[in-house]
Amino acid sequence: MEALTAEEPHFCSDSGKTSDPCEGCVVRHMSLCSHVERDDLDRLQSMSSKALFLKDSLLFEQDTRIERVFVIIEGMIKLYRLLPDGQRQITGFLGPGDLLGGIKRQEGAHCTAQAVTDVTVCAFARSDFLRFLQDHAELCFKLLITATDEIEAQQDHITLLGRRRVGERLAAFLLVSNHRWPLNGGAHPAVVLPMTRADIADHLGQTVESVSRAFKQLKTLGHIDLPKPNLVVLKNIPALYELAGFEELPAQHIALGL
Amino acid sequence: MEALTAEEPHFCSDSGKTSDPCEGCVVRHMSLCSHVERDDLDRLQSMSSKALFLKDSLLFEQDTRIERVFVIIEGMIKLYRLLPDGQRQITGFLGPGDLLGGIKRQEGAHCTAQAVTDVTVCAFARSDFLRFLQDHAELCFKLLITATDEIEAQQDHITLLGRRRVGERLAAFLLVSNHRWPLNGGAHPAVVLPMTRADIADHLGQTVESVSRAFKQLKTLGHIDLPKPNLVVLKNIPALYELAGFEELPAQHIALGL
DNA sequence: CGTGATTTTGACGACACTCAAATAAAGTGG
DNA sequence: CCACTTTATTTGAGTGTCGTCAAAATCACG
Repeated sequence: MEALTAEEPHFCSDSGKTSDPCEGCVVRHMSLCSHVERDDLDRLQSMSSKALFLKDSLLFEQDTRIERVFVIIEGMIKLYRLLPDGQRQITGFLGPGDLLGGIKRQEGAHCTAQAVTDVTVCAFARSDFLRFLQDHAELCFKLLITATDEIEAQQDHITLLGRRRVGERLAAFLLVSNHRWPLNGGAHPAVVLPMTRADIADHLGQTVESVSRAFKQLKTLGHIDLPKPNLVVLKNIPALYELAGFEELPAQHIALGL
Repeated sequence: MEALTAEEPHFCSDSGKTSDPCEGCVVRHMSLCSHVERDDLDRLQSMSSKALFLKDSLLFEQDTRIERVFVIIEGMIKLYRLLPDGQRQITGFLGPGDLLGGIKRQEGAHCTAQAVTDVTVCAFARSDFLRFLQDHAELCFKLLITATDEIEAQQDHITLLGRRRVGERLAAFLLVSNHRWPLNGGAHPAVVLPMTRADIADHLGQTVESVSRAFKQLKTLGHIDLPKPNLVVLKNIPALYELAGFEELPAQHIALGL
């Protein structure tokens, strides 16, 4: 398994044989694979290969063909679209267990997928993946459910961008992040945000400066602590709920990147 | 087929027998039904019933169970989420051929679906629809593609809300509307917008006043004409493209409401 | 420890929101 | 069909939030 730099956004894998067995996979229980029967696991494994993408390298790029489907094993990925004028909107962050790639069609990708941290993935050839889907109708249905979950998550994000101000957006982002990538051990719940402030800004539809000020405000109010810029301790969850305008957190689901 | 008022948001249908045959359905070619084989059309028809929802009536409501799946035959529907503080975000508008309802699970709906105009729908019991899906793997896959199309459309809308200013958002909205619901006959392409300015504002994440001013600006620039408040003539499409920041329009697809 | 990138802070201005009122359109009943 | 009511849309004036520009402080990395 060879590492890749940002300059060479292709992926490199060991052959199927040396792959670890699916049964022991750390994301088996939290990915789509959890719906694959034991008997079919061998076939799935023979199709799969592991790959490592170094921080900042591209898994696929907007308007280019995607010939692979990925399940994230470790690390974080950002999905974004670039506008003609150079602006960037990050449509989502994906982590362990999440699925992304050319599920849909052979045409160009709608988004670019870039590694926020070093990322380990389980990769399938698009054609293999689709054939496997054809042979497993119930998996196809599960994937449909995953897609509808993603639609609901995006509706929430649309609501966030359309109807919330800066502080409220950050509060919501922190709660969702903590929900998806919880960090245990401290007195208070905490969350590591490996992405930059610019990434957060481009996700929440604001500027870096506004995000920074929003962090400071939450800190001043005593709702969070920032031991390091990308370690956030959530000291007052109810207050964050109040700010975010959440009645309850969105249901946990496998995110889908396209 | 009995009409319904806003006060009685339940739906009312004639029995399956009196339904018109699917083969002559005006949205057959533009809905998911186009992927159903001729032989299976009888079964589909026997499951279906037509219903009329009067303007402003609810097809389903946020946090309540949805027991039906709808294909819109005629009219327009808006989907929205209400926030605890009473704010509203319209996540999308649906028209003929689009699909909405309880595809996903039996739990509460994520959105409210309300008729913008009088709406004629083809309705299925959720259980019937899901059983039909189980028996038609290829239809399940087509529905998956529809869902991924919807995800891409929502990514575009997220980008719009996150990275575009008022005038740009309206230009984009007009172009997409014209693309989805084209109006032929005039010297210039035009589009009827049956929704109110408040609806457009809640869709584009702005206030009514800002939307009104944006309309005026586009009119002053000579890019559009407004013979009536909800009839928009697109006089200068290239200029609108430029404003919207579109390189090309998003691909046409069947919208999916959940 | 020094260099470059990231993050924070500050001052200022513009875009869009709020509030308020006028105008236009749609619906209602005589 | 017209006067009247109600609703929707437009217009105006003033304010505030957030973006822009610029610079300092902090962090990461070799």
